[in-house]
Amino acid sequence: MEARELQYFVAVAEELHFGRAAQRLGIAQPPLSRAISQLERRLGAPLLERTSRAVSLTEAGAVLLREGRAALDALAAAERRTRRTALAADGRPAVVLVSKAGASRELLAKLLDAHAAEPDAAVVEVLLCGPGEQERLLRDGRADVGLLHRPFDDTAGFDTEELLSEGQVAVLPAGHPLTARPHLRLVDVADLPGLPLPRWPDLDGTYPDGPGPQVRDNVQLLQLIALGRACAVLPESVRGHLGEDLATVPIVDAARVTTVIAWPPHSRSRAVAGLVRAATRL
Amino acid sequence: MEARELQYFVAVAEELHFGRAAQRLGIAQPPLSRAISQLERRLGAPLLERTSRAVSLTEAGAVLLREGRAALDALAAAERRTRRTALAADGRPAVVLVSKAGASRELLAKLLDAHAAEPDAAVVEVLLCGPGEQERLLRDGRADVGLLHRPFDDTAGFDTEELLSEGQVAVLPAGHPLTARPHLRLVDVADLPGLPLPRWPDLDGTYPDGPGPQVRDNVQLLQLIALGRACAVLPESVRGHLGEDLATVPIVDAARVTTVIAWPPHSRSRAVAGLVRAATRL
DNA sequence: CGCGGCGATACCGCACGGGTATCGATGCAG
DNA sequence: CTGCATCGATACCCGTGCGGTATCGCCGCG
Repeated sequence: MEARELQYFVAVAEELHFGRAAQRLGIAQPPLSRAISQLERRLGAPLLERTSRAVSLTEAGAVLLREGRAALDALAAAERRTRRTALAADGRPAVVLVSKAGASRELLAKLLDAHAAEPDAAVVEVLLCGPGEQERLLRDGRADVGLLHRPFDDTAGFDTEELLSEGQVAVLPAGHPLTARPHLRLVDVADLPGLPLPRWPDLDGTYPDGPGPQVRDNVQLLQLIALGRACAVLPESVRGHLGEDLATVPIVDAARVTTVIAWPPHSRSRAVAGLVRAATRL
Repeated sequence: MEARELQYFVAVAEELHFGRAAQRLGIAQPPLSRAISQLERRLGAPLLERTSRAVSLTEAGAVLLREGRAALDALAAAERRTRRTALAADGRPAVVLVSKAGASRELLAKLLDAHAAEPDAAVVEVLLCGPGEQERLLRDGRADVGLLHRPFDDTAGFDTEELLSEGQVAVLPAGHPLTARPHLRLVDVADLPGLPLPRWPDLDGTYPDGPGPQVRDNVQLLQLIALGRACAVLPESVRGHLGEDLATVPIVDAARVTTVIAWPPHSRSRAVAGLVRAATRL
């Protein structure tokens, strides 16, 4: 199967509309129609149901969408990592490490220090992203290693080493009555009057319905808490980075958060291995 | 990057010889040379060192070989799984389950029975292969789920569920002096006079040097043991399938063997999920 | 019933992939 | 040192196939 055909199919399958898909691909609609039916002929199976008013996926089409995305990601990863390796000669970064903005800050700092101290350590570029984006970046080669947080991030498909396990705390505006308590339970903060839990974006960038402010990163969230508009349940390591206007209380029944270093299992290059080694020695 | 170019590059990188690679690909040598240098131009980096007498990989080339193989596997998997889904309509197998020949026989039987008993269970095709081949089959889509055995098989990159953990036993010809002992240690069977441990093929099909007969599967191995030409250390579940000419003795310090059901993490189709569910309920 | 939206079809031109012939470099035998 | 064999690169030609424009056929809707 040709990579171009697959890319075309994924575009149509996502848009469910030949015209828009063609526009997104930067080609005209007729060649796209032809490419898709040619792909269907080659696979010997219809991928799309066309009713001249709506386009929908067949079961085979759904499978090809899932598997095809993975294949295109792998292809993009091969290209990006090769380019990066070639450029790594003259001081350009050889490895891209991705982490969630605002998470694992001192762990990340210690890791970079420890790695830089090793002999002939590769140049590491640090990439900070929003929640849920790391897996994508690792899969399509924009990043090579990542710091993920179970159980929030999905580590399926990656090799991992556990680095740190910690409890979670409630983050509240300083002076809030609950901050006088020695510890809390999840139900205590689930429905505080005037202090709802925030809403994080889904993978597609949309927000689920419900109360609570929409947030994109920890900076936004902490500011909203300081303003008395929200509260949050976060790993206890955030405590080192809070101002005086915020207070924390341990939550005894929250899931423990495990920070792991993760990488695509087939691409344990020397540079990645060096980072992993430095991380496990912390 | 085009899939065809990548396939060409992988061929050259594996053969380290343009002529042979072209032959393997079924094209002439000049277009292959052109395709590779075009790929290098597009990536902006040399992938191969040519010295008119030998071809060798650059560092970037080594990366592209590793990542490119993964990408081509993913592409092939997308195609195969789509075809299989389309054919699954009329009683054709919808899922391919792969297991090592001779291993986990009653577990496999129970699994298939339990799965077949579920309502609207998919048709399962069973594929038996040699050691170390399962990962490849799962990656390139010739199989969808597999029974793997830690620590022998590499489960990196797959989602897994543990099914069974067992010890290992020494398999010896009936009547051998050691069969009188209640248990053994690994050193006891490591160097038996006239009964060497067998040699299994590497991933590329070649055998490592050393004493001991070359074997490809359990049938060969057990026959050689019965003939008094070898001994072996195998998971204790083989005991149910041995003739009277073979005897087993537990080995107390051998690694425990864990049987897991494994599948590519992104392709948890309904059919695969059904098999996994049946397996975990055993 | 006419219009508008959408995918399919028809047809054309050119870019690119593949083929053959040949060159240039290099290691090797005599 | 020279002729030869090996191997990748280059030159040139041809046909396929991809992408473009124009248009059709189908269907829902006002």
